[in-house]
Amino acid sequence: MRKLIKKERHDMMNDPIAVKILSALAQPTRFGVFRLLMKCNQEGLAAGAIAEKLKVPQNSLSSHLNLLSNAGLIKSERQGRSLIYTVEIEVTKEFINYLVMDCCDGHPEICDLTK
Amino acid sequence: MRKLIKKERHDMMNDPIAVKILSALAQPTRFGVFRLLMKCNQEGLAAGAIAEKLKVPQNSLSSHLNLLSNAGLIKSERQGRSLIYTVEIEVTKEFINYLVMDCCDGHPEICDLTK
DNA sequence: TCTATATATCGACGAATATGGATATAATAG
DNA sequence: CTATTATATCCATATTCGTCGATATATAGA
Repeated sequence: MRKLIKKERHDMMNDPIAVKILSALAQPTRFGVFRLLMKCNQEGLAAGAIAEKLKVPQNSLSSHLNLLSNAGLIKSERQGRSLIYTVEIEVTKEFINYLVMDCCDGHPEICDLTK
Repeated sequence: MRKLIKKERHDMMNDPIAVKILSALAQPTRFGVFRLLMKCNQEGLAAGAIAEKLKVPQNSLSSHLNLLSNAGLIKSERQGRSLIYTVEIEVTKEFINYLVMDCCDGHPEICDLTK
């Protein structure tokens, strides 16, 4: 039973998905959005607030948010007229985990993240 | 003294560099190259061998290798007629470290990479 | 030096991406 | 119902990216 659950978890991440997430993060504005949302625990941020903080036109940001959503990195929830965006922590965790596990393949020293 | 060394280490990674590395990895062939080289401890692999393994035309692979080199993720060393490519472990470590530290900002649970 | 091998560089073309003006949709207030 | 606010969608344009044929460079061997 545990085994099945574990398998299911790992099926959530694979090379194509990882590449999609990497592409989503591989752009200054989007990387900025991600960092910003990471700093806003649970509460998240409205699209407008993000645009203002990062000084990006509203429609440009909107398409970046859409791309990040499609990659599974963020999600939105309507709150009145605003759409509040938050990071998908589980997906992020899977992704980082995948990257690190990959990198550690034969190179355990990379896992030494304590310094 | 220790502090200076530490500062120097962290100056090796910042947002623009991280985005450049993300861009380098955000492409199926290049991600494949990186994974492959990660699995070839120290020894590395010749460009030709990589092209063969990944079934990519020689010149296409060459430009991908060049891009990965420019991002600082890999380096090459001539050995006879071949160029042996290896991963830049330190840069990789810095990068992963940066990502994880960033992600952990307020979300320490992401650091739980043990399961 | 001539030839073969290994890899890089050049150049062109099609595909994907980023940007931002204009407009549409959704929600709330009055 | 109208106006306002918040955000998404549409569209055109400019730029960047991926691919690959052709060619150049570098090394080694005969």
